[in-house]
Amino acid sequence: MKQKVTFFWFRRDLRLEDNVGLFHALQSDFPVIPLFIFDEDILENLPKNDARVSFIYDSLQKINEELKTIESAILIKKGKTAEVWKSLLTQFDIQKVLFNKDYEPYAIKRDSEISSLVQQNGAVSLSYKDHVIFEEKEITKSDGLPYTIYTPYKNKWLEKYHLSGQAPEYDTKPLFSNFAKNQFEFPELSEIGFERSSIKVLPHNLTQIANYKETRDFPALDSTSYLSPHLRFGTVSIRKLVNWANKKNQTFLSELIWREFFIQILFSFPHVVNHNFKPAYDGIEWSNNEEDFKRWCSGTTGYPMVDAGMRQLNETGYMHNRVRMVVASFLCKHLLINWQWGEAYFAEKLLDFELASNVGNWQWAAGTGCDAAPYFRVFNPEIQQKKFDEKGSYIRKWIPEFDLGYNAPMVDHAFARDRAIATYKKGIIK
DNA sequence: TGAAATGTTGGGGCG
DNA sequence: ACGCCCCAACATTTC
Repeated sequence: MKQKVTFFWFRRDLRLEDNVGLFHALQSDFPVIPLFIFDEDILENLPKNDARVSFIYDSLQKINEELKTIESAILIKKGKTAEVWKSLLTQFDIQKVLFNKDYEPYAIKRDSEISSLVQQNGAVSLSYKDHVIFEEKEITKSDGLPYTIYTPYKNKWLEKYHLSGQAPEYDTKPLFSNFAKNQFEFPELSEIGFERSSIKVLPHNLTQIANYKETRDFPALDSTSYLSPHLRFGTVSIRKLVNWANKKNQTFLSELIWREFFIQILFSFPHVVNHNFKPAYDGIEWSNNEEDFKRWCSGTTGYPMVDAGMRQLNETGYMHNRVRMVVASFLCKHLLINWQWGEAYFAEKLLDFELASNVGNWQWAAGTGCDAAPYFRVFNPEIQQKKFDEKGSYIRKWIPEFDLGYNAPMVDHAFARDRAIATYKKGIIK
């Protein structure tokens, strides 16, 4: 007779503390087996030394270490999720399966398939809101439709947040005795088919957030929080973070609301992944020159601010937010390359890659998105450098050869600006 | 979360 | 003292 169990399926919520789905799982009537699946459908497209896989692995190991202290362990599987679940459902007497909701198109489809599978096997499948304060359909216009402009969305979001006092936090610790006792073996990274990356996710740093508004635009200050990968993989709780941000800094809180804005945009308008949010921009004739794109990717455009940003990305998996705007504007407007090329490159390189924010922000920069930058807004990389890296210390950090006589710009700014505005003007469908 | 072009104002040099 | 010009500084408009 097999023991009846509840499964909690970790995905991008890799923490034991303040985890909504886990909290509920630990209150179910059965011992809880924590599970993570290295999803082959996602992993097959990644390089063997992908830094994010290393980070996921390390985060799981940390969870496992804590579980060991209560004689439990996390079950690690690798494969196609449906295959893994079919096998688990025969191997264990699973009564309940709980997980936290994921709002990306691939995940929605996957989760609905797994839920059906679980239910066909006579078990209960339950999902919870954990990644956001307010999910789709919680913040809508009075007619029930989703907001597509940030400021009214933010106002409604804040109104609702303050109405509820603050976001509830879920204390799982007192429930830890409900984890099933077991001794699952924790695999080596190589057994999952990956190698350790030299690029590392850094610990988050909230010490400078009090001055966020004043310091956020200056990449040399290194006053960034380094939170984004932790939000992506759930190694910090959004509820704790938002409650903290609300006390400390409203400008920083506003950035967290942008994250939720784009998550609900992706949910309501999933076509934004592969299409312009505004079809009026479909007629723009991109140059999409491969050689130009390579220079952008490698950080050899001859514009120091652009090149420093791309080199920071290539070497570390991070890029300062201000510089992201500069490089994105440069790709779309100076080089006339479709934002989707840039989006794909960021997706490959960024440690904090999140589909909703990546697509949302790229479309913002390209001017094709909801509440986007107008087409005639063209960043001047030299002026951005003067304004935000006056002493050139950010640039010198990532371009050591800068003082030895730097490359000439690959394209003249004034020429490229005029060309961008003319090309957009011509391409916009009225 | 822009930058350039164009317009306006006012102080100072100068005859 | 006055008018004129120049131009920097700031404001507004345009892309």
